Amino acid sequence: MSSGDFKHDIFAQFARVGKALGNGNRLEIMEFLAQGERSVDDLAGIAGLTVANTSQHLQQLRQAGLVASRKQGLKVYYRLSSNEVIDLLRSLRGVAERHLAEVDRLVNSYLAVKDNLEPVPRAELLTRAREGLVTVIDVRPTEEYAAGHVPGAVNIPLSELEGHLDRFEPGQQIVAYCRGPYCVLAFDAVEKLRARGYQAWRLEEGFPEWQTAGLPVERNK
Amino acid sequence: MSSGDFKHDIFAQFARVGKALGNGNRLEIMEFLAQGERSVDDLAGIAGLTVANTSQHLQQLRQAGLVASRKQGLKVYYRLSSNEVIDLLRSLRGVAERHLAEVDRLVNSYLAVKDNLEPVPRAELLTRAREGLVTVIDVRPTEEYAAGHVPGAVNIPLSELEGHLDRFEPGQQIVAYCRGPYCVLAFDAVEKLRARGYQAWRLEEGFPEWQTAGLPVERNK
DNA sequence: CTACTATTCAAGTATTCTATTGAATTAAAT
DNA sequence: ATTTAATTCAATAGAATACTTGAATAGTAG
Repeated sequence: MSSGDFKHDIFAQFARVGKALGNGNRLEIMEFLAQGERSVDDLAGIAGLTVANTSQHLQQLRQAGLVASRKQGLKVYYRLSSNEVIDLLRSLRGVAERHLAEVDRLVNSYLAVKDNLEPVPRAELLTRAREGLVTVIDVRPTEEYAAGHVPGAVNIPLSELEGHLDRFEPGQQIVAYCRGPYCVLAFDAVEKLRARGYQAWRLEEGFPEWQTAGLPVERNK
Repeated sequence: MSSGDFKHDIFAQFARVGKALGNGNRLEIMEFLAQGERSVDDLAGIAGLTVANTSQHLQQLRQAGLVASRKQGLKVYYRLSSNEVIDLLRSLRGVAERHLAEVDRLVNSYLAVKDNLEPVPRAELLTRAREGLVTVIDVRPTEEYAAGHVPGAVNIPLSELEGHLDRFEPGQQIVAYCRGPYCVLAFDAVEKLRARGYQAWRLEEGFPEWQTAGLPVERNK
């Protein structure tokens, strides 16, 4: 057997994983799976796809070794097959961010006030939170918060933010986070809070990255 | 702009990078570019593709931000656009290695057979190197060597091996290593060296395994 | 057993991708 | 100016992919 055959075959295997990464809907699905298990139905709703289509995407991801599933009752729950997959997705984002001007353009145009939205690095958040300087809010839905969150963070889903503004002192410093660097929940929260006169920032990246960085995680009992 | 549009667009951008990773020939091309700049013609020869086809693949890679190029005289030299790309490729390999049974099967059935030519176990290499019995060469690109290598190993990237054959005494014992069990650099080096009459072997596995086995590592200052 | 739900499978269509071919650029050499 | 070499562009056929639709399967509840 020649080394040419071997190389051809082995690169074809690696390309299976690459192919699975080559579709925006699949990447979005994995973004949600980075937060924990989801049923096919959940994912279809979140991603705005039909259930059959979502199921097909999930099977492609499984064949590429990116996700795994378990069946419980009527539902099939999918998850990322390991934390290595989160690293892979982060690398992909990193390269895209660094080398694709189009990504910058999109991020800048979505939030014209990007300069003011300077994200807070993870390390800095830990320090500032310990000193009691900031309030950390988790703007993801309650179920996601319950499955794991930054220690000390208060859960205020974006949809309920307006109704909970009285929890904050005027001028208070607030840091919001959600699912990841391109999760728009925290962006929107920061915008709303600033419109009300609070000092608000977005945590660099989101909870999945926080977790895989080995930082402490708190769970609801 | 709605946040749905934003998400759709941003994931579509990430998918551009994923798509570029979804072809074995492109991955093979990038593997060679990891060793340094190459012209289109070189790459076509190495990958066994036509020049026109190789050029098209390279343009896809460039549009995905994975490679960059410079023109000098008649030739266009391509390179990986940054070290982040190497990380991305490593992650991809890692996920494939860990989750795709097919990769294991290929490695075991193809490489293991050729490896009957006495691979040198790690422990044995240490002993023999201390006794001055063998010369150890690291055939990875210079940057990877600089980031960490087997103590005493000489860096001779595979691409430069032909030009450095005068460093070896006739009949000298040489052990080559590179990135891992299916990295073909060391294998090709051994083939070349044997063709020239040297006693050459491949180190069992590669540098990452050496490092994670807790064996000593040397770094450039 | 029957009805119901969640998911998967299978088939069809429009779209995109791969690799080939030959022509068109671009830069250097004569 | 003409020739040559390296690369890119353009057109093409055949393969693969994405999404839709409707049917099939497996588990649950009444």
